[in-house]
Amino acid sequence: MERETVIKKRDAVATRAAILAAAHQRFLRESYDSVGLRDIAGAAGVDVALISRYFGGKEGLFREVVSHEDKPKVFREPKSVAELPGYLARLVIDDADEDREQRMEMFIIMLRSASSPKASEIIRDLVHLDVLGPLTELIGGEQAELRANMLLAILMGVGVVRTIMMVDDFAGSDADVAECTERFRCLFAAALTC
Amino acid sequence: MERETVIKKRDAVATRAAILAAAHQRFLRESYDSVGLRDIAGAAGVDVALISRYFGGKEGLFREVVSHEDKPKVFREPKSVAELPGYLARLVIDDADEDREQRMEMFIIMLRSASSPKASEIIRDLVHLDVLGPLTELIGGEQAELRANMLLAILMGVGVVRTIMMVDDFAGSDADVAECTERFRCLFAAALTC
DNA sequence: CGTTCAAGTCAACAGGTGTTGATTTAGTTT
DNA sequence: AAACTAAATCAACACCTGTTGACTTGAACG
Repeated sequence: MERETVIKKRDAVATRAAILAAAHQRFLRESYDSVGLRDIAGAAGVDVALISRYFGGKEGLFREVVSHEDKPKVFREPKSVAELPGYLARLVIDDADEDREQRMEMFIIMLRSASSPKASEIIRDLVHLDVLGPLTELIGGEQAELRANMLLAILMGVGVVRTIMMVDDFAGSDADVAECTERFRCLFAAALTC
Repeated sequence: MERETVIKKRDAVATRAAILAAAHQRFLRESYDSVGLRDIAGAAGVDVALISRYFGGKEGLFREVVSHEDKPKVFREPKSVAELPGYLARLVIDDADEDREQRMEMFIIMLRSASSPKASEIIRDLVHLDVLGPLTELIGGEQAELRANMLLAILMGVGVVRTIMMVDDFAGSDADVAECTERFRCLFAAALTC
């Protein structure tokens, strides 16, 4: 029963996954420059050299962490503009849903490293391709791009204030979760119709 | 006439200011970890050692850049909740006003380095003290803190999307500046009343 | 059983980081 | 003009970074 976890089973894809998981965890909490490869390797229980060997370097590892995540694409779920505000509100507030939690984690990782020169290009491409693109297409109309930018801004802003500024009073003590979700739904709707 | 600019006039406060200005400029464009002291010193035209000497190290320099800026405090200008949305909208859109530009720069600097462990504490303190505090006090009421957080989130989000994600389509080509300002005024108002 | 080849480890590198002490320079004071 | 003091420089320091090549280990295959 413990053979999978304790004993090292010389499996390339397994250690690759272990490195990827450890990297995800670190990049979630610090910026691209802050986290060291030796830290990641230590958390994954492997040697540092393997990272440069498997991913071609730190940059390649980061690219694979943020892009190759085989989780479902972020903005494919909502089918119409009408249900978009509600969907985004639940995405922001409801941390019970594990799937949404993972999608939000992607945003945090991107935010954390967005100011590191080497990581910023990777992130910008990803944002335009996976977020802004589908979002603009879904909204439609002549000012779709502007609307998408505003929604992304709110999304990013909440992420910043919550996880980086360490302020988590949105679904706080007295406020009900449902009430708070409604509040954000209203805010997203305002960004779309203002 | 060129004695002040070209000839080095062995002035401690002048070089201190030069270092501070150069540091401000660098921290505005990269993160705390990315920026090197030798780069700052080179831009200021002084030796690296002077930085650690005058500011007690990189951390001290950063703290002085973000806090000791003798510019007017960010959220003292608006007098009532009613004029808050308009004020914030102008703060975000109107980049002609140099004073507002400087206030927005502070936000960008804080955003850029917010994910670097050493800088994050400094920034969190500053945000709570200089932004969230006055904002909450101005809003008033039982949910003032929540409202302030939402406003800060939008503010930060726009900053992220604009300068880090390199998306600047808010006051873009076809949209008029006045029209866009009104849009953001409406959004901030929604965040306050939702 | 012995060979083979990938998986993993070790050690070292070249470059960059922030920081410190000793030293020199320039401006002011007596 | 000589002495003094603060300002600025130089050189070197440990330390840490990502990366690379040579090496060793392990397991599967003939």
